[in-house]
Amino acid sequence: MLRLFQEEPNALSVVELVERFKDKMNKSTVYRILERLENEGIIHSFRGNDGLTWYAKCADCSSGHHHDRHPHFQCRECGKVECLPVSIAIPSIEKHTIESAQILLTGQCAECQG
Amino acid sequence: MLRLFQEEPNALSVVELVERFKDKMNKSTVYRILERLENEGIIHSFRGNDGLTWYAKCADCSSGHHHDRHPHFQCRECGKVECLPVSIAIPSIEKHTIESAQILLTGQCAECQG
DNA sequence: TATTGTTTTGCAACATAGTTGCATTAACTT
DNA sequence: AAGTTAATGCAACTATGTTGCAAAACAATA
Repeated sequence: MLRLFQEEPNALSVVELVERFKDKMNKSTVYRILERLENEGIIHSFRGNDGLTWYAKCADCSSGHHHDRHPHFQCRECGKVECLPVSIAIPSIEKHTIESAQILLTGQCAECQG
Repeated sequence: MLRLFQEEPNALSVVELVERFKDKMNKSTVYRILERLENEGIIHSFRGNDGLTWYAKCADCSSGHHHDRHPHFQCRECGKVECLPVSIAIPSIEKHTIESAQILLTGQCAECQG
């Protein structure tokens, strides 16, 4: 599982992960491993527009302290989800303490651009 | 339902809406009305960190053409979700066409700040 | 090696969000 | 009033995600 994440450039949905490991391990086990890897700061999770949970390896997260200020991009056509290596400025909001930001962009990816 | 959204400053989750209307109408009906109101551009929807669908009235959306560039804020403590009336600049990404952006901030709201 | 204790896994059952098909009711039209 | 269309209720269903518990795997110690 670790190796998979290291080799995979894109984010993977839980559905896909459960599917890929379905004859190696149980659904619950997949969920539990993902939970553990996330707690250890090796991967991070976020929700897609479809409501599914997606996981990707952490480039910029250290253990326990995720700062996912980078946006995720989901292609409307092929459904692929990427972590974009850009940072987006979040303005501070009056009387609000902002602890994390999740940015999900939707559109067309390079390949589906034709 | 319309009146509720006009009076309610915050976003409402589907769970809350189904609950509030449960002796006025059926679950399916709530979903269907929400879908219709969204298509008509009266409300817009987005996903919370909890994976639930949230709805809020549209201040800046015209029929059929939503431009939800404003962020939503979900309080870690009380769970309340607000639409924040600020716009966040999304940089253009090479070889990607960005059609919509969903920004979900998490933190502490004014009231839970103490 | 045998014994004990801890962690991980499989399995089944469960909870909940959301969808769908279909029959019934309500609303609208002429 | 009759006929058409749209909205609703209901039940069944799908799918994601969670949980309790027993079996298995692993580690450590005597």
